[in-house]
Amino acid sequence: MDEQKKGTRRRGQVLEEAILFAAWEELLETGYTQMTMESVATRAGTNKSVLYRRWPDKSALVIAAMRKYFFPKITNEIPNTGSLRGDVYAYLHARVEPLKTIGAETIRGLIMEPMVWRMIIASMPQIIQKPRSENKMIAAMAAILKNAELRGEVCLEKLTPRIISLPLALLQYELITKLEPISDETIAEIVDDIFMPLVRAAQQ
Amino acid sequence: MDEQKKGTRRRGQVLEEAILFAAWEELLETGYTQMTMESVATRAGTNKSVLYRRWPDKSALVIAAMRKYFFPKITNEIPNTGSLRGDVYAYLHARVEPLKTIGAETIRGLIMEPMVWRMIIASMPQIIQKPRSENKMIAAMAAILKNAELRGEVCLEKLTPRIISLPLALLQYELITKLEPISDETIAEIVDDIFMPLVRAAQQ
DNA sequence: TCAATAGGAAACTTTAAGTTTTTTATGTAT
DNA sequence: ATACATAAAAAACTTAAAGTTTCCTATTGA
Repeated sequence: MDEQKKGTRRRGQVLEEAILFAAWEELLETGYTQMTMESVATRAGTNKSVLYRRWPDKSALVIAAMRKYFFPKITNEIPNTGSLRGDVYAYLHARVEPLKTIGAETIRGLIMEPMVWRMIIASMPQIIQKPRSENKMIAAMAAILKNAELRGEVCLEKLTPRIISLPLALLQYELITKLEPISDETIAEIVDDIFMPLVRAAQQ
Repeated sequence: MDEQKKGTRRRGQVLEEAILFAAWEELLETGYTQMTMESVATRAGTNKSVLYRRWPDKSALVIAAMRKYFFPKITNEIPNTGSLRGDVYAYLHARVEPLKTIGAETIRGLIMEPMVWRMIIASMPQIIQKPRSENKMIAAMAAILKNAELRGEVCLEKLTPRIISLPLALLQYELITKLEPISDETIAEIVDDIFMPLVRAAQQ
């Protein structure tokens, strides 16, 4: 509950971080609809007006909390296994990994509260609705394919944006619909039964 | 506004249908969040308590309205255009068509609402964890492919369940992430750039 | 024709969002 | 050290909509 010593008044960064942490915990424990500005303020040991001074409304606060406590755990490193198949598999695997490792209660919170996923999608257009070209994940896929081209594995020009973004789309579709961490088998299916055959077909 | 004659008091079926129609119109015009029980009651020429006497809450009312005015529009007929490409395109197109009567705002609102989401899940079984084999839409895709096989276009045995369900998965991914009706171009991309090449590749 | 049923109207409670005001602690500049 | 600006704490307030209750009255049908 973040009990503060009497006579100590937090402000600035410190207070802001306490609020974001409280919001994140509240989100995991009660879910988006249950969580109120009041409950977050109370948990952070402060009050509503302090929250509204920083974020225009509830969704802005939640987005800020997720930006701080969830998204940074997702890596965007470009693997280098020596093959296109290996790189794509490794990249998808790494994207999905945080869900298994960011703490049991976090995953449980996210998985048990479908609204959190819907929230991410609905109120963070920049994550998913951004033009594909501006998307970090798509950029990573493009980089992986560029490497494959340098090795002579593919001709990048022959691949449409939709093909490039397909593995990520399928990964996200699995997450959204199954609401549980994705198995390695599913990742392998996406790569071996869908993506690689398509890439090969496009080379003709 | 469904003005009723003075001295005439509707009841039972008649009143219920007037309310559902008002709810549906209200939903289309203002979207889920804007629409209030009050506004629906007023539009139907009645009052809130009558609504609450029939449906426990707002989402139940919306669900009832959608069940009456939206879901019946979604067909599951198997087209017969003479080609696999044509059949898949036609099927996806027919599934998506009814969404165009609903605005993006409404789709967004509906998806944000847990009760409604559960209902959508219930009536669009693709989105849930149901085994693919029990799914009506997947069954339709299988039937389309069976017809193609009879014409000698494909060998059905060589297609994995994931490939068969791919067009529908991508369609739903578009809907969930874009939260707006899907364009014909997108459907064509799914069919021509993804599905058909994959089917062809699988025949080798 | 009379009692049961259910619609109409309106006041009411509750809940949470969001705002405003007042008081007071604290960091910073003088 | 003092004073000043800043922003946190506290609480009252407004608003909007959900949902409830009550009372009255039109309609139905036994």
